[in-house]
Amino acid sequence: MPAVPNAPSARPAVAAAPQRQRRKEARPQELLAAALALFVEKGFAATRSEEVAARAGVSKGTLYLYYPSKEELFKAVVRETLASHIADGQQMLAQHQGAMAELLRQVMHEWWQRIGLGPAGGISKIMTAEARNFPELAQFYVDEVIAPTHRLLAGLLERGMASGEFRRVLVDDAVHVLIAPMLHLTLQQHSFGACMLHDPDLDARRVLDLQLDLMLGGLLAPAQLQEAPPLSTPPGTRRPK
Amino acid sequence: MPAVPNAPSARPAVAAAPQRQRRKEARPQELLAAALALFVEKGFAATRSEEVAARAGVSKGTLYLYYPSKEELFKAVVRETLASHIADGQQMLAQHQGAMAELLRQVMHEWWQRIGLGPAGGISKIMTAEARNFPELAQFYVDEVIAPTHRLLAGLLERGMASGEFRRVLVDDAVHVLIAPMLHLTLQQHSFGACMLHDPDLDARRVLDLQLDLMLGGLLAPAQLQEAPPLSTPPGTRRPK
Amino acid sequence: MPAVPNAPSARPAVAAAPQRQRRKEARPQELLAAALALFVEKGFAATRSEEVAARAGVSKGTLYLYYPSKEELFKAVVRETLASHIADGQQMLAQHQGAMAELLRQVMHEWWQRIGLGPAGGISKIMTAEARNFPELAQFYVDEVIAPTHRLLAGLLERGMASGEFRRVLVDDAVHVLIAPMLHLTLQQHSFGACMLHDPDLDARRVLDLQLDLMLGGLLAPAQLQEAPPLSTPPGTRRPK
Amino acid sequence: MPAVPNAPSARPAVAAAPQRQRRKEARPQELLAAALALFVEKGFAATRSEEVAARAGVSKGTLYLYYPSKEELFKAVVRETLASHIADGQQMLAQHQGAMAELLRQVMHEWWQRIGLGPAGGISKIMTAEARNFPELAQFYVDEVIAPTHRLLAGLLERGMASGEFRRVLVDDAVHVLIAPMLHLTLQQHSFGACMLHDPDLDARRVLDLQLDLMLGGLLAPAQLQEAPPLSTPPGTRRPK
DNA sequence: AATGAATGAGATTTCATTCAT
DNA sequence: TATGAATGAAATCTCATTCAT
Repeated sequence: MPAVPNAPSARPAVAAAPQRQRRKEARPQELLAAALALFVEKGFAATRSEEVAARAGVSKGTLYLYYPSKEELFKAVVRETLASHIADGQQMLAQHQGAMAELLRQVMHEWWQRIGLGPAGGISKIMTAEARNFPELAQFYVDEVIAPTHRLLAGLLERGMASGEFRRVLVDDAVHVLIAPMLHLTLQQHSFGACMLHDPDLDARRVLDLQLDLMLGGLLAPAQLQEAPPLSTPPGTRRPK
Repeated sequence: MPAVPNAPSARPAVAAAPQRQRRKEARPQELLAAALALFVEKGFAATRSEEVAARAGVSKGTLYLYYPSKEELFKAVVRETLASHIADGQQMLAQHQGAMAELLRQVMHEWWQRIGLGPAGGISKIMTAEARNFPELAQFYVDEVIAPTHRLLAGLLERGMASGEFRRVLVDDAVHVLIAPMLHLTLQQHSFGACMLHDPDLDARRVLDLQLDLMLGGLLAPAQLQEAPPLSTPPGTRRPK
Repeated sequence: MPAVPNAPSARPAVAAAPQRQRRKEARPQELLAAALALFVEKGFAATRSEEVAARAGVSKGTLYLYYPSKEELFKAVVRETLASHIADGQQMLAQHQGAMAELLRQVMHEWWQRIGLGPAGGISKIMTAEARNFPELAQFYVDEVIAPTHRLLAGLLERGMASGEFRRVLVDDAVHVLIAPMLHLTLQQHSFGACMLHDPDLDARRVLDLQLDLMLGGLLAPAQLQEAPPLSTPPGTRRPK
Repeated sequence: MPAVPNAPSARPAVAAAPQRQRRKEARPQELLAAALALFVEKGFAATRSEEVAARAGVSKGTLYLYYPSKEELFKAVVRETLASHIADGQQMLAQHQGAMAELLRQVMHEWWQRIGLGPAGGISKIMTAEARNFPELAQFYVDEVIAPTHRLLAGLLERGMASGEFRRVLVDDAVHVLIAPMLHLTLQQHSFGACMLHDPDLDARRVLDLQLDLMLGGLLAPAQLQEAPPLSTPPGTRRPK
């Protein structure tokens, strides 16, 4: 199986009869949308390919015409759904001028708005759940999503530390601390939350704000805070790869 | 029971079972251990009950002698694996005398040691992954695990706030912020971590320490910190149910 | 497998330890009673041997101590339940002095009372249902039950015809006509009747009476018909729903 | 879908199916015919769905393409096999002009010809046998077969009574008396008869005739009896074994 | 004599994938 | 291009029978 086969390329290039050009171009999009919704709802293994086809309004066979297997379909969904947003974040970082604390707040709200709330957030759940059963998908997801995201936040923290805005902390660890609550809320939303179990009062955005406040309380440099609390972890730099 | 000739049920005389009834008392434990390991590795749906039996060294039928269905087996695993630890935490809270910050640190380390590191932590992954596909299990897990854990941490925060040690925050939200990174690390460990993908340097305990430091930086009351950072969320009490 | 193995003979004759002589002798009876009830309720194939043992208050292993297989258990039930009644009928025929019509009425009522109403009647259902799946059982049942019963009624009819009381008919066919409604009612009782479906008004004894009246109307010789007794069932219309 | 190495789901490339989609339209009929034959032969519970598929010349999965469960397959068989005949009987009753005794004879012969002799008659055996184990099927059969048949015969008897042709009897009871021998013969045919046990001389049609003669002897009103035809079965003695 | 833990073939049903049309 | 009938391996759960104790 090719590493990153561009799914729709499975379509043979023969210029077909022109009479029903109607939605032929839209097919891949429709299939990806259907697949995203179902993968998020049921998980990867539990989603039946026939159901994906049905929701997209085509037959089972047609699905296999566009994507040669369920795994390739999933990869296409990931690319379609997450890749662009990560690129956007990197651009925000490159262009931002002011305080990193502000950018951090902005990036996280943006992520929540565009990913966490929608079905795209459910992909995290899928991968977390099924990584061990589908190692090839897991590797793909690490390469295409996790690593770039991590680099983005690490860069942000480093800029803040370089300018003296943030205290010096272990960058890679801090990235995990930053990501954790967002991912956690997303997972909740797509697992117990979707069953309407567990805490209907939970307002995710409010939790995110609280987290940012608490976190920045510990992150901002003494100059920003007037006085720093003692810290058990001695300041360090980013661990070398 | 053989009947008419074409019935293929004629059972060949079984080649004498090697050692029957070896350890009647130990069976449930062995089955639960095998089930825990496999559920964590593969998830609930993807684990075949025959494989559980095989790993416990018994036949398919024997498993069903002890647990009437895969769902009941899973519930038994959850009770066996998580229930006692939650009770212990509640006892720690009841008996603790000193600062809540200290207890918080202690509880979280304990949890990481006893749950997060071992296979028990993988149960969180399973439930997050399969809650929507197995609503009855989801409800069971909320009742037996999530709700008691939440109550434990909420109680801890409230005691800290009552004594003036902590600033006043929305308790339920703060619980989510506290839980999130631990759960996140656990999930990592049992998904990508188990594939040995993604960040082999990650030292979970170090991340937890960092999180506690950052968090306490934002959580400790002004008196403890000498000076408090400005907070966007106005101080409040626990949201009423 | 021996043709007619006397089931309890499977018990080895070793004079066992005398301390628990309690109900050892009663065991076969208890097992047969439990088996009869369950066979009638569920059929032969659908009755689980463990359930038979449980209802008799012994363990699965003990059942196999007395009867070497489910088939042998069934045969023992048939012998125990039906054999004696057939012998009784033959004695009634041998001793009866008066009109055969009277004896016929008496035999059929007796049968209904002792067999049709009780669980023994259910055995007919079992055999009808499972004869083709268990040919050995079928042969056994024909030899032990059907053939003797047929001989009994045939003898009765022949005596009636010989004395001029009955018209001359094909004896074997008439036996079928006589047996049919009784068997039919019994089957009803143990299938749809037991589900409480179908006609709660059905009073089996009344139907039997009607059948005898109608039948005797056709069976009695012209000489007898002149003086025919008024029908036991008073003329009526269809019972209101 | 192959996942981790130990997953035994790696599907070997199927050796090209011989002839797909041969007769899409004919499939349901073929499946119903196969199912009818096997259900009658072995009963509902003892018939394996795979065997039905095999007899119809398709694979296990194909059967489930047409009927979602064994129970639904059975219902379809019942509808296909019995429903139309019942409707025909009702039409015969509506259109008949002459004596009811004649119609009764005609209906019963017709039933024997079309149902009793063929495999359709075996369905009665199945339902009698398995009603208690499959209550939903029992209810279905009562609604679709038993009740309509009963109504048909009740209507016939009532017309005969209204015109003075028949004596006044309890209609519902008389219906049972009428049905019993036919059902009894059918059951015989599909149980012991099919094993070639019990009375190879039995000529079912002759028995039916005898039953009708005897029955009508008791059923016809005195006025009719004067002119009753001589019994169609000439007097004889017991057939020699 | 009695127990009951253990076995393992087998039953129904599901679903990714293929391929003739 | 598109279809959807067909396949068959696999998964959960059952139960008659055995045999060590």
